[in-house]
Amino acid sequence: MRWSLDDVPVYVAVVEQGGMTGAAELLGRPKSSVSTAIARLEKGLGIRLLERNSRSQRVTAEGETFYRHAQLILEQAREADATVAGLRADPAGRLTVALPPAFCQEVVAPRLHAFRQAFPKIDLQIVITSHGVDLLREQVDMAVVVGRMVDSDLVTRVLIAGALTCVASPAYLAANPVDEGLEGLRRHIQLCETRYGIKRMPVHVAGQAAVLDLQTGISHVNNPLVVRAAVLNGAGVAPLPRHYVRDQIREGSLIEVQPEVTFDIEASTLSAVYLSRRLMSPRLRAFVDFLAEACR
Amino acid sequence: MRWSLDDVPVYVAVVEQGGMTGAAELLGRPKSSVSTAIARLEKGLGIRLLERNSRSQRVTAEGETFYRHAQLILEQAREADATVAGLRADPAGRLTVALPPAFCQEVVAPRLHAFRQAFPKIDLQIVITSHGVDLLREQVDMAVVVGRMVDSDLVTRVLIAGALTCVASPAYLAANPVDEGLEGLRRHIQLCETRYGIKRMPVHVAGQAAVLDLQTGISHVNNPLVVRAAVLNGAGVAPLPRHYVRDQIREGSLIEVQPEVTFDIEASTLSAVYLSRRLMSPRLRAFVDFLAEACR
DNA sequence: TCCTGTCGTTCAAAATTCTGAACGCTGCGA
DNA sequence: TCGCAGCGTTCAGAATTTTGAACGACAGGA
Repeated sequence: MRWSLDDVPVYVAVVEQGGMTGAAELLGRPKSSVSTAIARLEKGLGIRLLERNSRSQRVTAEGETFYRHAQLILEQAREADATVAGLRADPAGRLTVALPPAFCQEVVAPRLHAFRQAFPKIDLQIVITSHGVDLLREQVDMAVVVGRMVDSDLVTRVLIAGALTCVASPAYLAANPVDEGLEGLRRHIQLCETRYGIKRMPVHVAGQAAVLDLQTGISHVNNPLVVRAAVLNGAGVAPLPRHYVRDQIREGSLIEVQPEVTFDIEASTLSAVYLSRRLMSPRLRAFVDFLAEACR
Repeated sequence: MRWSLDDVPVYVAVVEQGGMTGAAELLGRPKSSVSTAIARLEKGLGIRLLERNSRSQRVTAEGETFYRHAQLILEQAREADATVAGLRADPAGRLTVALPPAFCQEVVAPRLHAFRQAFPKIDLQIVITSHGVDLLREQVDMAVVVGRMVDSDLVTRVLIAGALTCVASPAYLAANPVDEGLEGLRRHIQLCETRYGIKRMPVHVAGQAAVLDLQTGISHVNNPLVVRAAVLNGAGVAPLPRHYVRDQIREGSLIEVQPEVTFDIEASTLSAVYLSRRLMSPRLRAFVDFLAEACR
C-alpha cells in the first residue's frame, strides 16, 4: 500500500463537495493542502482520480470506484471513533434493552459482570422477551431479535449470522450410526426449534440445493437451549445455531453430524435493532458494541 | 476525529506482532516511529491502548476494542488497494462466469458494454444457469447464486440483500382495491416466483411477526422477470425483489402495495461466489467489483 | 546478586508535509 | 470579444513528522 490513509478523507470531501475549494472549507484546511493531498494520492495509487483542468473537475471512472471504497474506509473510521468516544465518556444513565431468553442466558448472562465492571454508571435494565421489536419505540432502547429486520427507520446490526449445524451426543451416535445422505440425516431428527420447523427447509449439500422436511413427525420447542439440553441427553440429531453449540463441540459433549449440509435460512440470524445510528447515546453504543464483541 | 488514520496500520502491527520491535521490523520503519505513532494515537483517541512498562506491554480492554475496529479499517483499505491495483493492471485473459437468467438479463446485460469498454482485454464468457455453484470448481471462475452460500472454502460476496416488496399495476389496483391487513393482501396474490412459494413465508408487519401462505392456490414460475411481466399486465399483486421493480416503481408502471410488510427470507439475496479471496485474479476482481457496483 | 540482551523511550538533526500568498487558467456574462 | 470571478496549482518558508543513535529499564540466566 503505497498511499496514505490520511488522504482518503480529503478525497471523499473533494468528491462530495464537488471541488477542492469546497472540500478545503469543509475540512478547515488551506486548499493548497487539499490539492497536494489529491496529487499525492493519485501518484500513490497510480491512477487518475479526477479529470481536471485548472478550473473544474469531474470524477473519473476509476475515481468513482475508489470513492466507494474510500467511503467504506471512512465509515469504519468514524465507527471506531464513535466507539472510543463512548468508552472515554464513561457512559451513564438508564438503558433498557429487550433480549430473547436463550440469547440472554447463553451469551449475555456470563458476560454481564464484565459489562457492569467496564461501565459501572450504566443502569442496565433487561427485559426478557422474544418480541422485543414491539417494545422498541416506547419501552426499550434496543432489542435483540431473530432475523434481519428491514425497516426504514430502524437500524439493524447483525450480531450472529450463524449458520445452523446438525449435532448429536457421542453416546447417541455410537448407538445409532447416521447413514449418509439427507435421508439418513432426516431419520435421526426428533426435535427442532419451532422457528426452523418448516416443511421445506432449503439446504445446500456440497453446492447442491435440496430441501429437508423439518415438520412432519418432529417435535418443536421454541427455545434452542431446550433443544440443546435434549440432544445432550440423547434426543437424536437436531439442527442448532452453531453459536449455541460451539463450546459443546469443542469439549466433545456434542458432535457435528454431516457438517457439509448448510441451511439457507435467516431464522438463525440474531440482530440488534435500535432507532437511530447517528444520535446513539454513548450507553447504547457501549452496550451494542459489547454485544457485538460477545458474539464474535 | 482528532487522530490520524495513518497510525492505524502501525497499531495493528504492534498488536499482531506483540511488540513494537516486531512491528517496526514488519513495517520496515525504525522503532522510534512506531513508538511515537502509538503515543500520538493514544493521545488523539484520549485512551490508553497499551499498558506498557519499558520492557513489555499488553493490550488494554479499550485497546482490544479499538483493535477490532482498526482491523476493519485496514481490511477496507487493503480491499481498496487491491481494486485499484486491478484497475491499473489492465486485466486480461479469459474469465468464465455463471449467471442466473433473470440477473443476467436485468442487471448485467445493460451494463455489459461499459464493462467491455473498461476492460477490453478481458475475454468474458457467460454461462446462463441457475445452478452455477455446481460448475464452480471445474468450469467457471465465479458464479452468482441465490442465497447466502456458506461453505468453508468458498468466498461469498453479497450483491443484493434485497428485500421482497409487493407490487401491482396501477390499472389492477384501480379495478381491485386491496383491503388492509395481511389477508387483504393475500387475496390478490395470484402468481409468485417458485423460490418464494412456500406455505409459511415468515413476514413482519410493523415489527409484528406473522406468516403468509404463498403456496395454496397460487401459480409459480421460476423466473422473477416472468412474474414481473405478468404483474405489469394486471396479474394481481406479487412479491418481487425490490431490485427488479425499482425502475418500474419510479416511472409509475408498478405501485408498491402494503410496503410495511417485510419478508424474512434469504431467497431474495443474490451473492457472488468464488474460490479464494487472496489469490483472486485481477480480471475476476474487476468483474466482481463491476457486479457489486451495478447492484448498488 | 550481578550481568547481559532486549525492549520501549527520548532527543536533536533531517526529511517531509503544511501553509498562505501569488499565479495562471477557464468559463461565464456583458 | 473582452474582462472578471473563481478555481486549481505552485512555491518558498514554517511547522511537523521521521529517523537513527543514545538511553534507561526490566527479565532471565549465571
